[in-house]
Amino acid sequence: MSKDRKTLEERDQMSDLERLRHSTAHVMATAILKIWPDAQFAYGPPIDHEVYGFYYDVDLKHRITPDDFEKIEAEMKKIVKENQPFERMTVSRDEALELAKSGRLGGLAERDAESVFKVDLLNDIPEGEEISIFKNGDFWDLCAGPHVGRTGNCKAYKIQSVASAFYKGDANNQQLQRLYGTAFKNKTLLTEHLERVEEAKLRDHRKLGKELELFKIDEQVGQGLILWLPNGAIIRQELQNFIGEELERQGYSQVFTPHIGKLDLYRTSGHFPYYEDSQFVPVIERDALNKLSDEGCSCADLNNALINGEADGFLLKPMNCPHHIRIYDASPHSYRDLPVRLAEFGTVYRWEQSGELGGMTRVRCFTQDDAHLFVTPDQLDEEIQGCLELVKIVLGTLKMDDYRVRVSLRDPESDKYVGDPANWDKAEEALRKAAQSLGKPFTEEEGEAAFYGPKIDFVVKDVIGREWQLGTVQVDYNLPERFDLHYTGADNEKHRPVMIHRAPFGSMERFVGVLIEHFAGHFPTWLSPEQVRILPISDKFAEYGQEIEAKLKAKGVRVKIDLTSEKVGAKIRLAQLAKVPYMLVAGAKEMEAGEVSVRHRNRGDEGTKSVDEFVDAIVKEIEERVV
RNA sequence: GCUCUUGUAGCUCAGGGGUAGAGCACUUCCUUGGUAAGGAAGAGGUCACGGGUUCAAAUCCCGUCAAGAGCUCCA
Repeated sequence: MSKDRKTLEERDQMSDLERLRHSTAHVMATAILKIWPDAQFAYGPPIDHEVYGFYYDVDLKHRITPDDFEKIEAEMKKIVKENQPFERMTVSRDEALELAKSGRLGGLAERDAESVFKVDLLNDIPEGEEISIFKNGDFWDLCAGPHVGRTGNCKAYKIQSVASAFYKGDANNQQLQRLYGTAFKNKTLLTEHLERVEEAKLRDHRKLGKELELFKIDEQVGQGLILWLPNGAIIRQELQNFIGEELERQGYSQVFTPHIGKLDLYRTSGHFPYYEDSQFVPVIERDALNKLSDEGCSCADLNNALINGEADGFLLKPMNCPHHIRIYDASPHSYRDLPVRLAEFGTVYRWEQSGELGGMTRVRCFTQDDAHLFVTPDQLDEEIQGCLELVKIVLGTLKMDDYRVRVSLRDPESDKYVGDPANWDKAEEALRKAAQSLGKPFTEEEGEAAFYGPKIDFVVKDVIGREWQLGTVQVDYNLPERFDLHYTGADNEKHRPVMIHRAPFGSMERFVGVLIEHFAGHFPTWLSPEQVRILPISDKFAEYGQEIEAKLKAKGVRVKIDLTSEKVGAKIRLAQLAKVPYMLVAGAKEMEAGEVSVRHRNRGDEGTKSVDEFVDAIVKEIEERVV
């Protein structure tokens, strides 16, 4: 995501709310300066975010903590009350530079230290563009605006959090304190927003994952390594079964491959040593290790030996493609065999930075619902369509329509992309065409492609506004080249197949994480770990309850019976908290009539039904995967 | 990886330089009750780990590990 300054055109289009939030950022900066006059400000834009509305980056000796927020907000209140006008003033580049050097910009007065960031930012303003300064009270800031009329407009605000950010988003630059806040037209809207944010946090998959015993991350096992608990495993298995049916329909072949492969395999694919930093360190062959060790080899020597191929070893697979490619290449192919579609729930390992790990959405070991299609160039468009269809079936079945589509292209400036630019153009064009046929708006983003090819990604947001890529369809002309794959055409000549990589869920971990939040833990019946709980009124009806339990079990329904000596009220409460879709209350009335009292998790008491009627209904609901 | 914050019973958390607390969950007993908490008793923690300061550390300091927020990254 580029942190570049907004163009003039973009600034003109700033909405009223963005204007207000940006102005509030100025008010906040003014308040901070009242308290810490030596604060140095960098960027302070409004942002489009689920939680936050603006931020301002500041360099300050004092470490701002949440305890300081109240103090800052109190100062802001005074500034709002003074109702200072925001005044725009245009200056020449030299005048601006002078002001920045005297510490006046991003300050309340001239200061001993120059306004370092403002001096630097001036250099980023293109020649010929008008340079403007906005003033409110004593606060002068280098700023293109626009702003609201007066500080009095900024009366509903909240400082929300403080974190840190690299200046200009570059990890080589110094880190600044970033203060996040938001602002609205009035207090009512602000309160509503803050309540919405709090409510969203209740759906956090990490919180629900613990409460519903879906998964855990164990310190002794390791960071970013998901342990699927029995309840979570049921959900995953159901999803796998679901997509398995679709794959069968679409003519895929299931394969299984090991979790490791020789380094040479990845030298050919280009994963090693090129992406060494994001892989686990190779597993070294014992003989090779002993030999090197006898030779008194250092760690650096070993590393070099691995990289230049003098020592052999295995890599935990960072992707499944090379294994699938070797399966394709196991036998000669005629154009009549194509497309070859190889599918596997393939587990991969990636060395993600520790600071990026979190919950199920960013992990170090995950299982992709992966497949690789080997197709003739003629078949490409149709096969891409098939893959997109699959993604749509998945998202449609789960009623996840709140996603955006991204066509991820290479960055022509970057050297991380392998292969012939002409092939890249072809692949990008094919995907662009496919994306258009989706009938949904999409964005094209440079620099988001995989190193071997461009892709169409389906991106969703989590409860705190972070975006995650789920499903993906990628076109690849490069790996077939690197592995020298071919098929025999109708002309009896050898031809190069094109590869499609695709994963409708993306990864089981991330998808289930997002799914937990999507349903707020209220999984549809077919996905619910426990689908029915039978609640006998008292011991006397235990046997009757067990009869019902047996009937449901016989139909494959996941059912439990609560035989504790609690009262129904308490039993219901526990079942509600466990988010079990159906509760069956069974007492004297029901037993006599061969019925059950049905209570649904969300719909409440639904009255009595005969046992058979209920069994039929729930079996149908599960089979049809009703959401 | 970086900055900041956090780490106390299975869970949610209070406390805080003098050797540990609540609610829920758990176990046992009583209760057999009709749509979100019936009652009683009991058990459960060397306060993440390793050092240091101190007569004394769960509490203060340093380090490690882990979690959270943000940044950077994400083939």
